[in-house]
This record gives sequence, C-alpha cells and structure tokens, in this order.
Amino acid sequence: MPDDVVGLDACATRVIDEPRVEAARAQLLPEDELNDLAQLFRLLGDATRARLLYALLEAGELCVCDLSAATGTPETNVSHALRLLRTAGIVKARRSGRMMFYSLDDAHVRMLLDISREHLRHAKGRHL
Amino acid sequence: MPDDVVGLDACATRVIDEPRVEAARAQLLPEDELNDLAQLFRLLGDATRARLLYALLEAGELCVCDLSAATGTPETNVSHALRLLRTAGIVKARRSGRMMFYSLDDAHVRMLLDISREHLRHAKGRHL
DNA sequence: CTGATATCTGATTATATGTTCAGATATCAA
DNA sequence: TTGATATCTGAACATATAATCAGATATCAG
Repeated sequence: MPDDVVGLDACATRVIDEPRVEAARAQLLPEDELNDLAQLFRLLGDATRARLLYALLEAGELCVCDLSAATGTPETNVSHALRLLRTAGIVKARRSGRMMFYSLDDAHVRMLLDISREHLRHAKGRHL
Repeated sequence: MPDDVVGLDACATRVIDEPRVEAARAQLLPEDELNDLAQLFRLLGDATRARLLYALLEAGELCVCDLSAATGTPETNVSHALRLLRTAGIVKARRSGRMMFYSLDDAHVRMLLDISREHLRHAKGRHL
C-alpha cells in the first residue's frame, strides 16, 4: 500500500507534510481536555453571559438583582446564566441573607476577558 | 415614585447597591463590542475548531488536508471551520499552488489559547 | 407560624449552528 | 484543451441551547 495514505483515525487523506502532521498529532490535546476548553470558551461566547462577566470584572461583586439591573437582563436569565458559569468554575457565589453575591472565580478567566477586549480593539478595522 | 425602582432599560427590579450598579452600568461595553467579543469566544468554543486552532498553535502552518489528517476531521468540516475563523480574523490563509496554508493570525488569540489551557490545568479538580 | 422577598429550578419553545452531502471552483500536469 | 487534485460552497438535516414562563426553594420580618 502507498505510504502517503493515512489509515489511523482520519479517512484516507493524502498528507503533504508528513513530519509536521506527525508532530501536530503527537501534541494533540486529549479529547476530554479539548472538550473542557471548548466548553469554557462556549460559556464566554454568549452575549448575555459575556455582559454579566464584564460587569463582574468591573464591579467585583454583585447580587443577582443588581446584575439584572446593571445589564438589563431578566433575573431568571441571570440566574440560569450564573448557574452555568458557576458549575464551570468561572464565577463563585457567596450567600448573604437571601441574596447571592457573585464574582469572578479565576484569575485566568479575568485575563481571558481582558485580552479578548484588547484583541477586539486592535483587530478593529483590519479585516474587510 | 419610589427611588429604589429602576425604570431605564431593565424591568422594575429593586436595586441593592445603587452606586455599584450605576458604576457597572457606566462601564458596560457597547452592544456591538459585546457581540464581537461573544462571537470571538463562540468561535473558539467548538471542539472541532478548537482542535484545529491548537494544531495550528503547535505546528505553525498547515494546509487543509494536513489539518484534516492531523486532527482526524473531514476536509469539508475543516474548510467550513476555517472559513469562519478566517472571516473573524483568527486565522489567515496563504495560497501555494492548489493548496491553502493556514496559520493563526493574531497574537492575542494565541494568548487566549495558551491561557485557557493553563486555566484548565489549574482549575482541574477544584470544583465538585 | 405566615407573608414577603430573592433566587432557583424544570419544561417548553424558538432559534442557532455543526455536520453531512453533492457539486462547484481553482490550480496544475500532460 | 482534458483530467486530476485541493479546496471551497450551498442546502438540508440534526442537534444544541438561550429565552420564557410557571412554580419551587430559601431566608428573613413580624
């Protein structure tokens, strides 16, 4: 059989740069890590959640009703959104009486929010 | 009318920490910026696209068929994915003969990928 | 206890989007 | 030119998920 045909996990595709492909394959992230990473980004990739996160980035800590007021998001939506973010370890909650105060739970996420905002500013106008 | 009821864009929600809410509102990102940010994260938030991006992060530059081979993704999917990423300015393309070589187009995105991977490592095991 | 408030939850619906397939385009070799 | 190859495109389908609504839980005041 020809040696330029791959028979592993891919379909029979011709490979142009064999060593580079091998290197890339060797460093592929494990499936579960990749899914976790994708999930992290997906959670940041919704306007409603992003609004909440940037509000928390600025305000530090806010209760559900204040988050609702500050972002103009119905409280139910805020609650649903925060549950997803909390389960993923992106925000943390602190109870005080009948209120729950939320804040960002991770320095890396804070960095992601910052850098992405910066990216946007720099990327503006570069592409058609 | 009572002064603890908000009547601007939100529904009539009671506000707990008025000044903090005002501050958060004043610093809210404009809608279009927020949509762009959410779109950026959403594009990173898919396992197939993330696989391709991390492959490019490691390999530097790969053509479609090599990306397909390296990640085990059908070439059609690779092409669809790369179009979205290219339109958003996340990857750039270089033609060489009948092949197209793709690579990451933005230092910030590279940072996002790095930091998120780091986040994952550190966050592993912290939450239930 | 009862009532009021803040938040949460589950189910439904509507929308968005990743995947697949068939075929189109573009480049090169002969 | 013709044929082969690499990539792209559009449409149909299937799945995921955000928004909405009704009602549940939890905390506190009286």
